[in-house]
Amino acid sequence: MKAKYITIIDIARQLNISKSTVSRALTGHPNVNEQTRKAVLELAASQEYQRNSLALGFSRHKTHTVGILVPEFMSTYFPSVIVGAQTVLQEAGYNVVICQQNESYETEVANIKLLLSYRVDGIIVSHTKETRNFDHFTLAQRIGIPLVFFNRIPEDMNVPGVVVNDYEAAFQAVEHLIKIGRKCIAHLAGPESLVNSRLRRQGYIDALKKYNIPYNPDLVLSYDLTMEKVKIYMKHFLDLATPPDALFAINDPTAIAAMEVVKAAGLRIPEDIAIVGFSNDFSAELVYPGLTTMAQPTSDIGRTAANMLLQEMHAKVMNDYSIKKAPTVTLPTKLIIRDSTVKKEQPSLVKKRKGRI
Amino acid sequence: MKAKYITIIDIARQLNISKSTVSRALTGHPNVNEQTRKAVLELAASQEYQRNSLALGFSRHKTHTVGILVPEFMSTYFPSVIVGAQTVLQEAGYNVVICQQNESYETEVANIKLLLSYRVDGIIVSHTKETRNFDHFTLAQRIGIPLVFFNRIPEDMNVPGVVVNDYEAAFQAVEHLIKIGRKCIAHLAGPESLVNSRLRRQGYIDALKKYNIPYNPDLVLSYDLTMEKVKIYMKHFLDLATPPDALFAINDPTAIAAMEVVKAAGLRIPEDIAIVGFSNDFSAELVYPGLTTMAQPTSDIGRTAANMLLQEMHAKVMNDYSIKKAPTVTLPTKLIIRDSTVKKEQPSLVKKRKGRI
DNA sequence: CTGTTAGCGCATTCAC
DNA sequence: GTGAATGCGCTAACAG
Repeated sequence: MKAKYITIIDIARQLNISKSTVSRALTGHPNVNEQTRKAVLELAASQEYQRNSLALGFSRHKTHTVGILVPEFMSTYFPSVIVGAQTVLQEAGYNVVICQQNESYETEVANIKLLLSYRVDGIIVSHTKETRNFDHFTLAQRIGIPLVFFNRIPEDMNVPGVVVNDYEAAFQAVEHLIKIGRKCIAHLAGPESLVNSRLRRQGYIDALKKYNIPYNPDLVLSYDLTMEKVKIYMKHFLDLATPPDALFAINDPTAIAAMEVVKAAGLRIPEDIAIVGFSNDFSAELVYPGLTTMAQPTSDIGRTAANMLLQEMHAKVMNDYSIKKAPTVTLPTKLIIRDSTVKKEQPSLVKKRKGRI
Repeated sequence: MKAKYITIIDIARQLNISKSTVSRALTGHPNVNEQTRKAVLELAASQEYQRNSLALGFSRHKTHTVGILVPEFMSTYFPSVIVGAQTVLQEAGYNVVICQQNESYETEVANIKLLLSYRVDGIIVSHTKETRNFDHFTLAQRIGIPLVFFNRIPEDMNVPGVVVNDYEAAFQAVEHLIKIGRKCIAHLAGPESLVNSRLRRQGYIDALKKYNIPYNPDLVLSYDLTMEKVKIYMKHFLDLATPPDALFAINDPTAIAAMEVVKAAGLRIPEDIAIVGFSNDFSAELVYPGLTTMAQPTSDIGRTAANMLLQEMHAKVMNDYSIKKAPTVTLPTKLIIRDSTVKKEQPSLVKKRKGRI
């Protein structure tokens, strides 16, 4: 079972010309007789010639393809960033391939090597929560493949990246909870391995400090982002002698899972517990009650990362980040207040419909 | 700015052996002295040799890579199918690259050609809603690249595919609405270009027929799946002289967008209008009220498609679907009943929390 | 304007 | 157990 592809040699033979001429005609090289070009293009079309990018990339050392690596895409965050990045890259004439890690470190390493072995021209990446060893990334750097990180950036690597103001955003989220009168604020934090988890956690701590609310470590749990854990940890919070009256969750899926637990326990949101998430996933608006959250400009993040990568790839001389500070762009977040912290109205207060029942 | 990769020639030179030996050592060929092999492997590791898959695929005509093409991934449906497929393919030793079309026909054609030009060994695909010309797919077939479709299958092509029982599922969904006493059931249908849209629509019509409910074409609107349209069409339904008391939506995002309109109009769900979606997206469970929907076994769909593709790729002789019927697997759906059709309880009826307010 | 040649990195003959 | 030679499809440098 072998695929049969037409090659420029096939075309050359049929036209009794050399493969170079075919190549020139096909690539739009100026020095080619119009009639010859026409003949070549017609034959190529009729025979469904498909350029062999393998051979091309192989001989040119350029593939015009970039890879995007994401740890997962079950929330809307990563897909949405990808769409933003892809738009920019396609406009710039690059092909885009996406690899998805399932939050597995091994898959991440394999995928980076896959992309390297396919000689992509650049990589946009957000690492998995398991990733503690970054050798596969420094490898890419050493080889000279431009890398741009977003969202999750390895902290001991000097790499270009796009982030949001995690610290300030968390601070602001907690400040919001304090301003609506909450005093006992729990935090379901992400894994310590993720820089943004730690930043958000610090924002939480410092907001408490600013308002003279004692920081109680028992109210902070770092977890591995698997939804089953949320149930356990949230129950734990509710079972405390003085349970929290508010929760700041590391992200929206966490917040939403926590809401389930709270509702199942017969408590009211936001009256008994106010909840704030992070990212403004698609679901944040849908869940009941609507989830207050720090919105991330996902599409912008993707576009920015793509533009940074383009710059890296087009640089005359490879940027050497072992001797030079890598650029980092920080994009703003925005607090979206919904019913999970400030109730606007009873959703079931409805006017009678017209017409038949 | 040129990436510098180590090649087997570099290694051969340093070890004063031939590149053939290096190649053999690297690929685990038996006929190689243990010491030589060890030396090669060590040097390769220390110099961070990265096999050039371009060269390899180029010379071997096999890339051990499969592509997955999806029209979009803003709902959880496609990502979830991808994860299922990827799991199976990785276990079978294949690399997986994903391409996303943004529902654009041009991007789809470009991406298919991209994958062909990279000589992937097989492709799993769901076409865009815009796709009416399937030449790019038949091209892949003619070249001999196995193709497996899922969800959206071109109807005039004989290709292997994985679908769900769209007709029966729609029938069942509408039957459910009828059984809870609805008599005036609207249907927000998908584009006519999609086979599953038409099947679901027919299921809707036939369910009405079975229960002797007259089919009213005014209650059916086909639309292009852009969420803005839902608002317009749903308002139109509500403004009818006798507005519907139920809605069957082509998919969950449509149902959820419709719910917004209904709620904004001050109507109650399900009392005034009962709503059923399709697919059981992540959001179906979260939205308020919970959305009744026909669940699709997304992960299974992905795994099944992957397994079918593996069979195609491993076939000794390429299956010629111009002379032979292509296999189609139909997976079952399951009706998930939630509050959008049958209300179980008031969610805000809560017991008093213990402890402090 | 066009043909010839070389070379990209690798596995795989065929020799020895 | 190892080396030399070949070819995969293409572009580019060099001749003409």
